[in-house]
Amino acid sequence: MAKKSKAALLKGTLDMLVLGVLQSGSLHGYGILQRIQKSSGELLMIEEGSLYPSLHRMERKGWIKSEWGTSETNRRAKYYKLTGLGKKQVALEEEKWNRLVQAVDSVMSFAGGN
Amino acid sequence: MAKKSKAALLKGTLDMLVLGVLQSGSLHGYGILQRIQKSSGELLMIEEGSLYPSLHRMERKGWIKSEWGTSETNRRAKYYKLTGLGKKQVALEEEKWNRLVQAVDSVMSFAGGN
DNA sequence: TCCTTTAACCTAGAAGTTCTAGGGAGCAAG
DNA sequence: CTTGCTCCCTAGAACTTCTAGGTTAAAGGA
Repeated sequence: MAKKSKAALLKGTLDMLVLGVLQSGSLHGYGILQRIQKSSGELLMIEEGSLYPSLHRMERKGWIKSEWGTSETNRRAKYYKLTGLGKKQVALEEEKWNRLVQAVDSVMSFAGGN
Repeated sequence: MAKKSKAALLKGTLDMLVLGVLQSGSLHGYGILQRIQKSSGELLMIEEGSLYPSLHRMERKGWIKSEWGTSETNRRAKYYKLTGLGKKQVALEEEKWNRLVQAVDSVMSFAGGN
């Protein structure tokens, strides 16, 4: 299971990523995982042990809602989708993320203007 | 000290920021703190309790080196500067950061192409 | 039939970073 | 002489992610 891996993810980003994926529709945990890995070009190798706790946290917060169903491969799967609160949250997190990236870039490219 | 604040920083970014600041030359801890805060437009409000442990960690790792001196305001201050290893490390971290930002953006702007 | 792989779910505890919340010393100004 | 600011520090809480397990069931091959 996952030869090396080693970190890759910044703590605090996972929730946003999951919410982001759910923006395109309902999906089960395992699917979310693969979606993140694939659409990041295998760069973000989320572990199941990170994802499921994240899903449970966000469900407790009311950002997502789950429902048991059947997957494309005929297996029992829990489908998650955004709630109204969750939709607002994605927007918030994206905004925060963009501001943060900009701020980090400002610091890193600082030449000496105090 | 520091009324609200609340998070702001992604875990894993601080070291890079500090190294980034030190790229423009030797500086003491308190100065690094202010530099980060100011050049980020007060968005990254690092706490001293985060900064000093970070400095000590990086010194242990050999990325930076310290030396006691006197500040512009005539106070005792510990000046940090990048080591050779540290310079390589900044480059690495920036690369990792850029890749990460791109990967996150990919996931977030994913439209539906599996 | 049995066995292995894969899909899908889960949790407990370790590890690591940041924040909270203290503490201290000295200089400068009101 | 008291307040504020500069400058340093640490212990423990909080939080997130990873490690490292475990479970059930479908599908496919031997």
